[in-house]
Amino acid sequence: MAEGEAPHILVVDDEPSIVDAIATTLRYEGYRVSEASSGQAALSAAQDTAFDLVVLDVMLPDIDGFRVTRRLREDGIRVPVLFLTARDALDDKVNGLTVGGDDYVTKPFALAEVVARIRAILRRTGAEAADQPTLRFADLVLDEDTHDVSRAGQPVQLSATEFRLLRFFMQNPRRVLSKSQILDHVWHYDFGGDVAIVETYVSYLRKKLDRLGPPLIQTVRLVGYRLREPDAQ
Amino acid sequence: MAEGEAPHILVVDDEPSIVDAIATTLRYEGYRVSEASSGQAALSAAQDTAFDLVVLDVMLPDIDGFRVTRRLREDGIRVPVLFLTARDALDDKVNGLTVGGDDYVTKPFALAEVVARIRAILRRTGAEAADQPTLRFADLVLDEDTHDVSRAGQPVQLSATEFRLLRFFMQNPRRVLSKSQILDHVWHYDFGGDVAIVETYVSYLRKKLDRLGPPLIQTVRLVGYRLREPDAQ
DNA sequence: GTCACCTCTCAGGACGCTCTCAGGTTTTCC
DNA sequence: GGAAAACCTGAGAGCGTCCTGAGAGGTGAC
Repeated sequence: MAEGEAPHILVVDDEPSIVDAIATTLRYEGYRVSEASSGQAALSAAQDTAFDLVVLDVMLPDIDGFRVTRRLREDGIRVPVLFLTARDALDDKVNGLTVGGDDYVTKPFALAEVVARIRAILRRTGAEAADQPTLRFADLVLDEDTHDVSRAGQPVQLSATEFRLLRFFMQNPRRVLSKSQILDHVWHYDFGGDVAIVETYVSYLRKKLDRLGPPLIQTVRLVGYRLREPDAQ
Repeated sequence: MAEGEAPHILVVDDEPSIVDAIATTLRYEGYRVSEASSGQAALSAAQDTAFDLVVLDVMLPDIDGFRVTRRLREDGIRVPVLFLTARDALDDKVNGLTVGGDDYVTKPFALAEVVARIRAILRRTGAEAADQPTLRFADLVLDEDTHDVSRAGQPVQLSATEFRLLRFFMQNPRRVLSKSQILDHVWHYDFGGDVAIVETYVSYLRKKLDRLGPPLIQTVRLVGYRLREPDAQ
């Protein structure tokens, strides 16, 4: 990657809506993004351009994701890969691949999860400025690598969804986040339910966090929620 | 967007009155505006011209807003979109609207809300001079991202409507705003009540703001209200 | 298979917000 | 000075939003 330039990512999936969602999110996050909708197209693109990372669907109509990866490696291209795979297709094949610096997320995924994994990979490969894996806000600490969360030094046990939600809040401290915004980033893309689920999970988070100090998540009625310093009125 | 030129916005809705209201407001705000009344027309327009933003109704008679967006993205046109959607359609599993730089407002909306969202998007994409998300007037500070309002350093708690009203005042400092003007911008367009509601809300604002300093909202009898420096007679 | 945990739905209840209304105050005009 | 109009503001009804507990269903661990 050229010095000072944003990492360049190739997104590959045969479903346009998925490519679109990921690509749009990544561009918004400041990455340069290219798209492909088949294994063949992915191969050509990756042979032409030196990407910093490839987001690669395992199930592609022509050449599956593993084959694409193997061919790239045969050509000496060692770009790290984030695989997208169906939950039930989870087998040793995928697990084995995470050893080499690659990673995977299962469909349907939450966009926040994809972004987090990409960040982690780029951090390891050095393509991204080594910004810290720990987020801090007031007396809250969240470690993206270890998934450890603590408040005022006390460890807090969170479920996967609670963790994604809190991470999203901590990535956007003080900013008011609407429930739909939260839903779009924190929940799986095919979630068909109501935004009321966000209320429920905010309630869960509050119960676990506010046991250790003053309230941190403030409701902004008719607008959304925000993370806020306790002392600020 | 050409350097120094005002951002160019495409407004798409099949209801002429809505296109008209938004377009007129945006022109008044200094934007260049084009209009379309169908998905097909929107596509052609966006393929011809490089808009900085598209305001796009989700429910269009021919091609719905999502499809329009998808097709644009397929053509490599990555213009950010502000979706207009019916409130009840929101529960109808319409998520993914806030992914990337996109956003949405629900019908019936307040024009002030549309303008605020547009500002926020253009600020993020850099199409608009990076003017701050915080509005200031005298010792008043209003932050659009965090929804924080304070006067003389003291935080002020405002309801959603009070917030929109104060924001409208602060966007038009010193200018006299008529009650109907205020009603048209700050209240939802299908509000059927009386302009007296504006008096009530100005009263609410005064009660909350003038506790912390000299009066800021001046009544201009038979004309309207204006935000005014306290020292100026 | 059993158990624990997680996700999500649902419903009751509390509370805040919006809006209306009416009585009081100020201003204008004759 | 008096009347009419404009404006201010307190009170309160109705409604919607939000919170939270309970529980069903699913999933993974053992």
